[in-house]
Amino acid sequence: MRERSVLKIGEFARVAQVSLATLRHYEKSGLLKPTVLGPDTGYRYYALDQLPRLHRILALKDLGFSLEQIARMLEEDLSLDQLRGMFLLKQAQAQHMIDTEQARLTRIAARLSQIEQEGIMPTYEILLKQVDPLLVASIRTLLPMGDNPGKLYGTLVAYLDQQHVEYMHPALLLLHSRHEWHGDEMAIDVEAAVPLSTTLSGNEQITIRTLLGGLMACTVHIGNDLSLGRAHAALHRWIKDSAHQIIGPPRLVQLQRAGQYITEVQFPVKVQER
Amino acid sequence: MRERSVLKIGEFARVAQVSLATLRHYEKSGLLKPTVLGPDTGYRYYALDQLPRLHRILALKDLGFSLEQIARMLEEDLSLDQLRGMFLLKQAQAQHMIDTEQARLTRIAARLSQIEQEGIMPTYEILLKQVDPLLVASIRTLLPMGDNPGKLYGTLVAYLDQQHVEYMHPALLLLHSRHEWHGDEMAIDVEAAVPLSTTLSGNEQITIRTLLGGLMACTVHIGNDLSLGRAHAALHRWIKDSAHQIIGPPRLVQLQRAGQYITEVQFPVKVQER
DNA sequence: TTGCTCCTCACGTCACGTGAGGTGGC
DNA sequence: TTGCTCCTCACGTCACGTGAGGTGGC
Repeated sequence: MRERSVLKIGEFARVAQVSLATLRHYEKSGLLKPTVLGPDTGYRYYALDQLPRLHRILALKDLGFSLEQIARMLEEDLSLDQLRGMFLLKQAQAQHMIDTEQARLTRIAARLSQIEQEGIMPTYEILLKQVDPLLVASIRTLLPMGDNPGKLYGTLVAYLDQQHVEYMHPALLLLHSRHEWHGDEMAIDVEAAVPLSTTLSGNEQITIRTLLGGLMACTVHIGNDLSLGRAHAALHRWIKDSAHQIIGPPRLVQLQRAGQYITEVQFPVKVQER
Repeated sequence: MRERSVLKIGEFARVAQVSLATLRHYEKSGLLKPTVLGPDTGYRYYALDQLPRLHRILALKDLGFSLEQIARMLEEDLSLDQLRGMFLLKQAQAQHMIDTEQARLTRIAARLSQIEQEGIMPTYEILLKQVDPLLVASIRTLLPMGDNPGKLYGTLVAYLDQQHVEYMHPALLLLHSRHEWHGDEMAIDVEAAVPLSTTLSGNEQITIRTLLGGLMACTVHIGNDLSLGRAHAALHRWIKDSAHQIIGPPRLVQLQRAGQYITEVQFPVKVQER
């Protein structure tokens, strides 16, 4: 006959308000072993005085610890410092989760208002990404409106070929100004750049320099340069809505120029301080 | 020879800043198929104009949608209402996550201050749990200090046996007052209760009634009644620290009285409004 | 004998990460 | 020929939930 003070797994599960699967799982994880194992049946029998341990497990899980961490906290007796450390860490993690979710919430709200206004998913997806510093050869000039920057790349490539230096894809165009009047012409201050794998020296026209890396708000535009303004505008709006700051000249990354034009528009930004 | 406008998976992964595994996974999930599959090699080739779709996938994932939901949003063209619904739901979920994490943070802080003060993990684990309403037979009386409530259960059980009514474990003791002076004696207003599976009628001494269910702050105490006060005190402190309100008489649930005494102390509480 | 409870696998979850073992392209 | 890139399984993650198929106890 069974001892009075021992419960079958189902009974123990009921008083403790947990599932059978949970109790079996905790046994397998070494967190809570039944006091008695039925010798031939394999039945698990729990004593009521195991409740406090189970409750401690549940409470720690509720605070966000993994079962493995809980096992360590229950087995080894930790020093006060170690214990404090684990809780401080958890606290920081929970705070980080809150910050992350709060940021997500902001983005969802922004997207929602965009959907309400446009009645559809926005045309341009804007992503924040980290961009590495980049060694380039570049030419900076005032380009009259309507002129094509293509010849700048021609000059760059000719020079690099002549120097037997390898260059890489994709080429970039940095927009140092918006359209401006210069004399009687509308012009724009641009810098055409070609990435390099090794350094070399420039000349009076061509500069060798490293473009800064950093956080960029990016979107990809498909189509000719005339419609590029829409991607620009979408990025501007997004940056304003998400309270970021533009901290450098926009870049047009020429991902593809054969067939259809594909351009990634990048705005260097920083997250707004408050 | 490969078309110029098509990239191997590694190249595409680099410009898109995602891993190869991610791209393969998105193909298997039907989210983003390569435009070309190498006929005999099985190589995946992506076109640059797939970038916007990939970016949309990443952006939606970043907002918290599952890949399955994203697939639906990209395939079916949803009505404005459906779209709005999905985003509103996500918004609510994100808010809920924040609230949950905020509550967790509060509990972590409470535990941390407890650890600082006691220099160790607290002796009593307090859990909030939902308790069901319970049909009981009970006797309420002023019990003089030092008297044992055991005889009350004796009376109850005798009556139930005589009525051939089944009763269940565990018995409860409700504490309707703290210690009070009554005449020249210290006494306490208690109610001993035994759970029933079927109803019956009481008599002038014994009441049949349903104990309210609800949220309880609970802890398990092992040991005799003299040390029960410590569990009581721990619960009180916890309830105050976590800004809950006690909304009914504490209950002592007699989980075990053979061998060592095991008692669950329950305080009916509600979460403090603000 | 019939329910009820218990047992042990084994698989699924979610969005990939990480090898193992093998093959194509310059 | 040698790296480099790519391929396809297959398994792991975390804390269980959910059967399937089978057995013990009143």
